[in-house]
Amino acid sequence: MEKETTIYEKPSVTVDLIVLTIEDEKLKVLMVKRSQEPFKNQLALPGVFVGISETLEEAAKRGLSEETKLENIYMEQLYTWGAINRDPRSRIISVSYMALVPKDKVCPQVGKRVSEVGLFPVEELLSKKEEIAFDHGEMIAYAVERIRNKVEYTPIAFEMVGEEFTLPQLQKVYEIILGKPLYKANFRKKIIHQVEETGAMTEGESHRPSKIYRKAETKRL
Amino acid sequence: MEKETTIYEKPSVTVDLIVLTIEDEKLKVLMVKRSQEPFKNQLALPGVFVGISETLEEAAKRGLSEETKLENIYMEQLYTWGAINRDPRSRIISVSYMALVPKDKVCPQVGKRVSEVGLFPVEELLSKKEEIAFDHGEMIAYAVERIRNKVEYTPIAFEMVGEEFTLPQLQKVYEIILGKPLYKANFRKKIIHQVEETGAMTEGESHRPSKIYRKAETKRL
DNA sequence: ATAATAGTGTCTATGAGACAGTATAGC
DNA sequence: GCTATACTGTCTCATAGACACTATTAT
Repeated sequence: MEKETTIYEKPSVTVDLIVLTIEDEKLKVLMVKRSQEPFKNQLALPGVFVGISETLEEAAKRGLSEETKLENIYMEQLYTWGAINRDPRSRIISVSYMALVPKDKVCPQVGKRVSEVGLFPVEELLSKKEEIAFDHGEMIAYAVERIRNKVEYTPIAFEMVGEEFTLPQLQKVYEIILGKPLYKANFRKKIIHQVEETGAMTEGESHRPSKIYRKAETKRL
Repeated sequence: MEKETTIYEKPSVTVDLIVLTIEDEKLKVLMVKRSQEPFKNQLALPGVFVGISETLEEAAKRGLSEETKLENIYMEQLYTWGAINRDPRSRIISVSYMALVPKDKVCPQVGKRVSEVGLFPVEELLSKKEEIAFDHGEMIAYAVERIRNKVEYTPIAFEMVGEEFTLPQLQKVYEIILGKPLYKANFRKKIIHQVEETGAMTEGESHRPSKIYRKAETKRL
């Protein structure tokens, strides 16, 4: 069918954000408590309508800065959700983006807008998906699966630690994402080629200090 | 920002299809020759507007059946393209879907609609992306990268052979997708757990016959 | 010295890659 | 027999997993 610009009834388009971080040794996601129907008082992902003159990326970044003060963050498009009744009000297609942030960077602005914003543990949320607004439970599940896969073969976990980190810290991030413990010897062998020493060490802990590393921007393998 | 159903100016939403198959030992993609501006007489991917009461999947399947007689086909959502001027006429966001078909199933309907439809070698198209309409060159490149990655760790290649096949045939498919020759001994070791013998053999060729297999629907390793 | 955590050496099993060999059809 | 392709055996090397060992801080 040839595309034409005839005016039919159009779906609306939004971007929904799955902002993941690690806090208290748990993978958490940024959520907003809805102040209006539908799904009043339930948790939802932050999201915005896509403006007529902004790209999807731009809309996603705008959504991010409206709920938090986050900028310069890893962000990746995940999937586009198009079920007819995913929003009971009207036909809305939503493009989901996953953002990863080191926990120290997050400061859930209690938005200029209404509602409460906060970090919630992914694991608990996924065990009660029904209580989450719209199809946002599925979106979170999708994001978690994506990051679990991707952490195995890309340096994506670096996005969840600060500029400088120790290998035990980084290993914790891997373990939390994967949900299982790793052998440190093996972990180090795998990761060592992707980092470089800063020269500094941790101090003041009552045990052996550890070297502080940064991500090596040099060639992958 | 709380989402509201206020009426702003909305982008339109389309689905574009990257239908891949193998013909003449080449990876090919289904394309349509545009009969109108913009990009008149250039090649474009088949696509349709997403109706107000159909899901993205449904729109994709409708697009598929309008250009071809394809049904029951492997299909997967790829990526959503949202650059502001990707369509010079108006703001159109496009969700791309990749479909894989065994070559014998394709019969590019010279659509009830206008334009010529046909299979074109991916490699040649990618070397002259500028000549392809819209951002469809990028979409094709994205799809090719996806299938190349995915063929390594999923049984996706089975979607491009018929129900029954020999291992040399299947190996050819892998080689074409990956763009490099494979050692047959290694290929067989890797694939043998995913197939089961039909009992039949090829006949009438002037060399040793080969066993005919089908995909094993049993457990993945 | 002890507790606690950082960091290393090494064995084994598995799988990818490379290559040489054997098997079976038509002619 | 020969040619052509199907199929198999096996060596090597890189990598993942498991585990035991050594190192260095504060107290």
